[in-house]
Amino acid sequence: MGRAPCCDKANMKKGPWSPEEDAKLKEFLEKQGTGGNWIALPQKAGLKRCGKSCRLRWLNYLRPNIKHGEFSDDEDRIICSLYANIGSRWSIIAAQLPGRTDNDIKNYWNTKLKKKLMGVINPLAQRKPQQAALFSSLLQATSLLSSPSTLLSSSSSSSSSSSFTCSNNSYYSNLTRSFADPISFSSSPMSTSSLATASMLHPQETFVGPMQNDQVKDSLMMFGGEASCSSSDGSCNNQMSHVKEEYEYSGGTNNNNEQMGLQNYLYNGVEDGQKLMVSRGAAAHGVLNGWIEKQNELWPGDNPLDYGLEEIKQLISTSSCNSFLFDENKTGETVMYY
DNA sequence: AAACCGAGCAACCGCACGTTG
DNA sequence: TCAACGTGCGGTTGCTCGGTT
Repeated sequence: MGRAPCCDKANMKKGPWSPEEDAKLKEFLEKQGTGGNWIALPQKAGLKRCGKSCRLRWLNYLRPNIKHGEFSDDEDRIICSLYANIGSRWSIIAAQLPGRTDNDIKNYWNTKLKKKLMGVINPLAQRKPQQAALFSSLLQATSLLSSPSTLLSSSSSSSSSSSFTCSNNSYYSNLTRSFADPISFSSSPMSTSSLATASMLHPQETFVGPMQNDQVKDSLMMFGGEASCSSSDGSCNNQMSHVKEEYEYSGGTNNNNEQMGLQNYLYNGVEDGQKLMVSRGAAAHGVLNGWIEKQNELWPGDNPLDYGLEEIKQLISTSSCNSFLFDENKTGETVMYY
């Protein structure tokens, strides 16, 4: 019954790998492969290591084509957008970045990228109240770290020149945790106030999104130039700023600053004249989607005429997490966000 | 020059889930 | 059918190194 014990941990070496160990492992794997059994591998290879340790060493360091060193801006954006969509599913994120390991990306996020995003928060304080409201509503509409997602896959190893396709793939079966999160949207038409999580495309690239899975539709925002609209209702408009949406939010308690930085970071990646597709809503609630276009350096929500103060207040008042943005004792020019 | 501190990163730990016998 | 096992994953730890005091 069952299998042989994994490994005798008492006799296992731990800690950093020596060059000799690396060479042994690499040589063995290149000649023999894993043989489908990592646990038995160290003994065969003459290593006093746990199989799990060997596997980790191989995957994170010795494997061919591993890319070490600085992450590019494109990689940053891909990581951000995927993190926005699926949270800390590092293995999935790593799958979109050839040569990068999940451990690498996880470390990079925790030590650098997160701080980099936090650094983008400050410029937000320069924005107008209306835009603060927009961002506030972004936050409430966004459960960045827990939302279900649209996954992107790169068709080439070069993230800067690749096209992306929305993939309705097997990853999704692993995302059940996301769906368990308590977010509900009660109404339908899309507005800039319901921007959800974000996925970014290279400006010149076309988004191809079959979105066969209703769940995949849930929570998508992307950037594109002459992008084709792949939303379920085919609507491609930039008039959402005139459509008011009411929704409920009962999302989790994510790190607001982190979300803010991420949203701001993604927003800043869009150039004038480019469009941003926004989509939110599971099939059961109706899909919310459409396009907004950045014109004259402004998003639709930037126009003071687009949002009255009461509307902004209402938007914000529905949020459970926006006190850091809006001081409702103040009005007009004195609205504070920090 | 030494002590201290923080950032970065490699590696470990423990859990969940699929597979095997 | 089910317990034992293997694998993969995300979170965490702890070591190393460079910068600062």
